[in-house]
Amino acid sequence: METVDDAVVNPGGPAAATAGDGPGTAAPAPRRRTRARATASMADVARLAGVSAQTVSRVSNGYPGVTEETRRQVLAAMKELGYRPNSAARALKRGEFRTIGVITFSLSTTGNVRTLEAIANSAAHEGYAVTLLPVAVPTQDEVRGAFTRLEELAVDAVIVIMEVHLLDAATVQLPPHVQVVVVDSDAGDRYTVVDTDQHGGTRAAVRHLLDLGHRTVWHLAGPEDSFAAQRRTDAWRAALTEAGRELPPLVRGDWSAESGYRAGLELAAREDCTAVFAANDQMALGLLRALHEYGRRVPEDVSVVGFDDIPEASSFLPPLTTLHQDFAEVGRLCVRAVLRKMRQEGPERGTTLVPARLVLRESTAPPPAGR
Amino acid sequence: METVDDAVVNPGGPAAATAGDGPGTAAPAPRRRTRARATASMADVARLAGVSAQTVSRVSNGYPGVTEETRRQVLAAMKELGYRPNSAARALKRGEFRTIGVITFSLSTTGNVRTLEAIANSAAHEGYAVTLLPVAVPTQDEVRGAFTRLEELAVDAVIVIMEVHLLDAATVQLPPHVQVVVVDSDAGDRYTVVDTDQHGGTRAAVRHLLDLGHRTVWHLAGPEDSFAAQRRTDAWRAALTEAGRELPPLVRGDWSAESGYRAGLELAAREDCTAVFAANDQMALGLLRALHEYGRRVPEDVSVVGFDDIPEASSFLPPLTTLHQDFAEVGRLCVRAVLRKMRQEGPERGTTLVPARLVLRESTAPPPAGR
DNA sequence: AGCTGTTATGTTTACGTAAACATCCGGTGG
DNA sequence: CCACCGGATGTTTACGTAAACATAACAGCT
Repeated sequence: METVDDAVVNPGGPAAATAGDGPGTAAPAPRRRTRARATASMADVARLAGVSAQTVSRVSNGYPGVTEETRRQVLAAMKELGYRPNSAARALKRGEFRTIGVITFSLSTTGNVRTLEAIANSAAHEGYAVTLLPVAVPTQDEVRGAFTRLEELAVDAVIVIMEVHLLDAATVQLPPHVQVVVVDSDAGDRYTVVDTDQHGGTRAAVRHLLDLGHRTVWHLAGPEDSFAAQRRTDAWRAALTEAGRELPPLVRGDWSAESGYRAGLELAAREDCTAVFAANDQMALGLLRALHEYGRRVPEDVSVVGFDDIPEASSFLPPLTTLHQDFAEVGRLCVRAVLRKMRQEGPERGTTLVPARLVLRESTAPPPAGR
Repeated sequence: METVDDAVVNPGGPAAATAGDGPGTAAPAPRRRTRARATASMADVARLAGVSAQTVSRVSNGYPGVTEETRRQVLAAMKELGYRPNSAARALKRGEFRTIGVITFSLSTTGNVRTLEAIANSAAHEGYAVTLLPVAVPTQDEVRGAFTRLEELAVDAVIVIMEVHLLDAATVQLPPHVQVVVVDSDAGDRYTVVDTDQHGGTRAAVRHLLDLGHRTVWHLAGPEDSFAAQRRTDAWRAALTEAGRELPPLVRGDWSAESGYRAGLELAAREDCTAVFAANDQMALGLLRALHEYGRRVPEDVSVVGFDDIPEASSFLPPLTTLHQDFAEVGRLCVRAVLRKMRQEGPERGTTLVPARLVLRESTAPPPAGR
């Protein structure tokens, strides 16, 4: 699939010519059928340094009991041979892989991605690698497939970013002695769960709108099979009930902007709808578009609050008031929790909540006079 | 004294007798008082099934030369013990990890994430796992750090989703015999590169706007240090020059919607600006907001084209005409390329381009009369 | 000097798997 | 009848590392 573009490669790249092969690298050496091992082992280093393999091991792991003199020699030998510890052998010997597996749905939602990113960063910080197990379609078969792959995978622990009911439904066989932490779930009684405080966040959003003077707050909910969506819906109901307000009918989307638009067309048609709490920012975006098409101004006629605080939210028309989720913190806590479980320092189950913060922008205002 | 297993051996059956007179039956159990291992090994399965470990290995790997009868027995034993092959031992023996490492910047851009996702899916399909190596900040130190971690990591190959100039700057020492494929780069002369056809896409966008009757096309560019941005800018210049149109001054953002907004304020103030090609959808979003604030209607007064086709693009105000990038294909090709390199079937270097497709929505129209 | 304890280093072994080689067996053809 | 074949299975070995154990050298103490 070469294209003509290749001829257009910009000239004067960063000293391309000097980028030849590294020093000491002899000719490409195509034929290598002899068992000249590609990578040096401890034994090789030991031989060159004139010590035993065990001493090399000690140096490699920073163990005490090695003379400074010897250590220097070993390090020199390592460098000369380009020695790299073989992680397979290490894992075999130590019985652990220093790797955490992350199972998640297609990385289509901001939240999952940001959480994953935070997990990867935290894990790296703790000396752990992260292996990704994508689940293309959220079906039981797919989930089961992922866990089957997992069983043969080199991981010490697993973090599941997923609705837990799918986990259950898949009747997955978790590999024994693999620790699991779950995000986005209410299964704190069975697993260790880390999640954003959906309830508190939702409550803050509803209170904010009511405080502005709105009579009640409509809700653009996420899909029924999502626990996070369900939780937000429950909290919305609770907050309205507690305030003694009437409960408008529920409007449902599927997280996508497109579904928010369709649902928004319904809401826009309702004269009595002056405030909407959307279960995520993407749906809020679609809602804004629908309201705009209907000629209903935001925030003068209708106030909108989202959930997530995606980076684009501040550039919506108008900039969106929304609940900021601290995904970085969620990821960090996941890693901490799973490592603790591995070391048997932490509790077997229980839920940790990370607060959501209401970010005020320009999509909310008091209702139109007379409402 | 001997393990209980002996009493539990499969009841009857002709094979049972055969197993009985096998050698070593009277082995005096060399004081195996040590811990009951958490996970069963091949030896355990072999003992229970009354065969040798090698036979278990053959069954485990689907090798021929095993009677159907024996195979069944081994499978049963595996199931009973919950046997899982130890991937560390496997990797050690086979000399490969069946894992691909992916190095990428913070997963903040849609493109990177989608590509990563596609890579993970393709890799899983080929029986490979994907290990994530996040680089928090795009500094040389960080990149070097990632590669250092990589050296100790259990990967057979690496895919780098990154501007290649950072790669060079970091003077990274790639572990020997680890294959590398790079996305988002022009370094096809040194690496194997897979990328979207920035040039062709940009050209299509510019042509589309010119065909609508616009005199020229302005460009909201991405950051200078991004190769993708630079390539889009170059292609924009080339397309205009080729068409004999004047070249408006460049306006620059940093990929974010916020920067698109700021840059958009400049553009909105220019009466003669009737068509803008934004280097990505997020910036286009900010641009739309700026134009809206200035009272310039899209597409009646100003036409806008984006790049990426993020899921939200169809819900912008108005729905955005943009270039659809086939990230899934890019990811797929990355995996294919890197596996080919590993098997020495593919070329050492060269660039593969994936075409971008112009998606027409509602943000473009002929220029206002008289322009 | 003789003993003890400490420190640096070497030797043995085991981790679980799979390639290479060895053995056993029933059957076939000369 | 026996040499030979080939399929099924067993035995040996090596992969690279690090824990456990062993040894050697030496200092401090009685």
